[in-house]
Amino acid sequence: MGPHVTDAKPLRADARRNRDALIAKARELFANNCFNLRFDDFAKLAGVGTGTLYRHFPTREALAEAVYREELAALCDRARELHATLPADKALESFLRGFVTHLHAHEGLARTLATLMATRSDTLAEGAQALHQVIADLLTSAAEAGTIRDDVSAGAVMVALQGICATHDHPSYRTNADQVITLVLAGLHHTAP
Amino acid sequence: MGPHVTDAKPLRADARRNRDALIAKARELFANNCFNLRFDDFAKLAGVGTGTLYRHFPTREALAEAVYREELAALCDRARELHATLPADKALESFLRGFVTHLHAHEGLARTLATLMATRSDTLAEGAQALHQVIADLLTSAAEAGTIRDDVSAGAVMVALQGICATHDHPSYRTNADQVITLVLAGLHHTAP
DNA sequence: CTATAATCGGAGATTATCTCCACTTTCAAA
DNA sequence: TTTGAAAGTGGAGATAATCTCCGATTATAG
Repeated sequence: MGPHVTDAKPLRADARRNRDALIAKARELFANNCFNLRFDDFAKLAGVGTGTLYRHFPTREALAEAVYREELAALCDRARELHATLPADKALESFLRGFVTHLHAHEGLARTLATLMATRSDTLAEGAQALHQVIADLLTSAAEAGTIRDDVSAGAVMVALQGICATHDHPSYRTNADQVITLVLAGLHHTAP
Repeated sequence: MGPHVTDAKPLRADARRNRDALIAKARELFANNCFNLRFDDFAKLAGVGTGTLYRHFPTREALAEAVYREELAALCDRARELHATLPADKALESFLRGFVTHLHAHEGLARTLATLMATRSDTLAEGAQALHQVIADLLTSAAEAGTIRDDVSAGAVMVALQGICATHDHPSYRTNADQVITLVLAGLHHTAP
């Protein structure tokens, strides 16, 4: 398996303290819809120097990913849980519906995912890859069970999710998102000609 | 009907000359994949002053929209043409397939559309609205003909298109995009329960 | 209690965006 | 033709955001 969080050599005490402070402050700010804050100001508000911020998080996206890493991991866990307790096609439906609902309530996550999915910097997009993986597993199981077609890859579903994330702030986000999921699910059940 | 291009009071000769020079140069640069050029430099390269650039196009997106306005209008025309000559569901399929192919060959348009669709500044997104409209018409016709379900709005299809535009630079863009379209079309044919 | 390696912090260099207004050009009326 | 007012120009420099550098500071192994 690839590198994991737990692989990293332990940070020095002060480094870890600063890193945590940055993430905590960023999470708090994101929760208050402060996304376009000057990057330097994250540092000021978290009580660390600019250099420290840039050392820990070279880009805005890196910070965002750190903030939402747990939340994203939780989503993926839920997918695996559903996968273990339901027929794969039902698990997929339940997961995707829950995904839309969750995003609806967590704007920061939606923004972050939209960026991460678009990012082609493999390291940063670790979160997006995890999501891709659980969806791929669900699709494979369901296809093997014969409940959905087998000629559609997880990437296609990710494109739809990308669209959903990117349109998070539209007035009709919820309606549109639900309908896209409906189309994708119906399309998956419609076995190929 | 709302305001149209032809409504605008005619520009003074020098103003029109500068505006055209800006669009021409921008189109040329976009065609060469120069998207992240300093905004000021568009002006220099087009041989006009910074102020002139900002007066004509207050934002990068406004410039991009002007550059791709015709191309987008052509896409919409094609949709109406198909609508007039084919059963609505076939026209929709043909249009969406063609859309993916066209984007595949026109990165600048893909980038522009991704931005325009995300933009909630109604004036700028005129192009996106036009696209929305032709899709809505196709969906309505097909639904009336009973060839697709009638409980899905154009917004849902736009979300999928948004995802497609946003993932334009993925290595597997083409495969994914084709598959999403397949899912959407299959989903549309699968009448609601 | 060092020695030293890791980390900090923030001044300021760098880069990008956008505004302002003295000057130039157009054009319609005289 | 002039010609005056309105429309438009251009680019220096104000504003703003990003990111780097390195002397000072702090943690930790021995």
